[in-house]
Amino acid sequence: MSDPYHHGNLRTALIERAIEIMDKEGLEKLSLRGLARDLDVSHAAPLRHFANKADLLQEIAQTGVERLIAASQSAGDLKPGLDRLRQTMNGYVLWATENPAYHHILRNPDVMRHASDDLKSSVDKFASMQWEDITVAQMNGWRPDEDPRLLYLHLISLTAGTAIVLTDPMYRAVVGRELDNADIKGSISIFLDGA
Amino acid sequence: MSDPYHHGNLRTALIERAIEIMDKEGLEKLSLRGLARDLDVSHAAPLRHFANKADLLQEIAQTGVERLIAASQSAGDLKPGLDRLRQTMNGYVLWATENPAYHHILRNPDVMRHASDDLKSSVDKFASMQWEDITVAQMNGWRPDEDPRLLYLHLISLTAGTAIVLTDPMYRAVVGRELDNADIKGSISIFLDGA
DNA sequence: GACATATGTTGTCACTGTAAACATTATTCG
DNA sequence: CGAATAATGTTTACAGTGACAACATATGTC
Repeated sequence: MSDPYHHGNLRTALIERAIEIMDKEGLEKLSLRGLARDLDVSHAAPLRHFANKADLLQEIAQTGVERLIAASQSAGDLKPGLDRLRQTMNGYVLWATENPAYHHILRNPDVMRHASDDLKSSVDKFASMQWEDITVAQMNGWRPDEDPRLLYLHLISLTAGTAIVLTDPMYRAVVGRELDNADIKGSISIFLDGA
Repeated sequence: MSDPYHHGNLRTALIERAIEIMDKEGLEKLSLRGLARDLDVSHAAPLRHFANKADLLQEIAQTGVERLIAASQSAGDLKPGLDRLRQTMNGYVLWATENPAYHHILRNPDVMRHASDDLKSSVDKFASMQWEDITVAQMNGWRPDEDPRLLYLHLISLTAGTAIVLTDPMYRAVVGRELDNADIKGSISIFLDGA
């Protein structure tokens, strides 16, 4: 009964342990061999489930984006527009701070360089939702005279930046630690609710 | 005359080559042994100049921040306030897109984790300049009713985010490639010049 | 029950960072 | 000037890593 030859569900165990490692020690400290050790399995066992390290990361990234999309639509059936945009931005930042591993992986060059079509299209889907929100919001009177391309760049930059500032050790040191959820919403509101 | 035992200025050669590698192949592809090979020197020679890999990166980061500070003050003696803030933000993004290596290194956890006091205080100096700009700008009537902490978070997030969006492969894919300098200034102006 | 497939293991290779012991050149100081 | 010393390189070595191939065992299917 003890030490069965087959682990049982090594695949999911690898993913879970990998996320754990990344959340508490960072992506840099993640190694396939380390995972294998943690799960009491031979050093090459993980390769039966993931062709290589980037492949593992990619799979995690994929579920990360899916969770992101789900999270930013959490309220359910919001119509495209400013309200949905606000929720998406808040949801993105929240997602990033609560799942730094996902956020970090998605920004790993090695992962995105070999991104699967699935992953790419998930990312695209998320992006086009925001583009839609901007154009609809403008039709409803929000910053009607602004170039939508600039609004889009601004939006992406602000959400990505906020997530990074709250996550990245360097920026945390600069911006201080005493920021709560209301502050984040406040910062985003500066953009969404104008002057 | 050929193949002298001493390289002459291995230290600076290492730094230059490292920046070259990072700009064209990314931080991930940088290795001490690779540098040594490129410079026709034994694999352990770099360790005479840098205690370890993070040490090399850190030194590059240090000069990176110094260049950043110099670049964002390029116009010379602007007084604190909105104008200087605008220049700092534009300067930061420009610096990041022109020297992706510096920008990337500064955000490497291994570098900042063991950051020297020099590096930390350079970063602090840059941050406090921006804080000063915000408070002065508010005294001069810019977004006077806003919480300065939120403005600061917003500012840092927007600049960091813009730099990342323009640099990071994943975001580049989302936001498209046809963005020029005017677009960047335009996006920043959305924040600085209100609704 | 035999066979095919999925999953693990062992052994190996090339690469990396880092350290220690040694070699050569530069510098300093009597 | 010349010897001691510091600075800089080299060689050798070790442990950790991703990846591959050959092999072993379990699982599932006809």
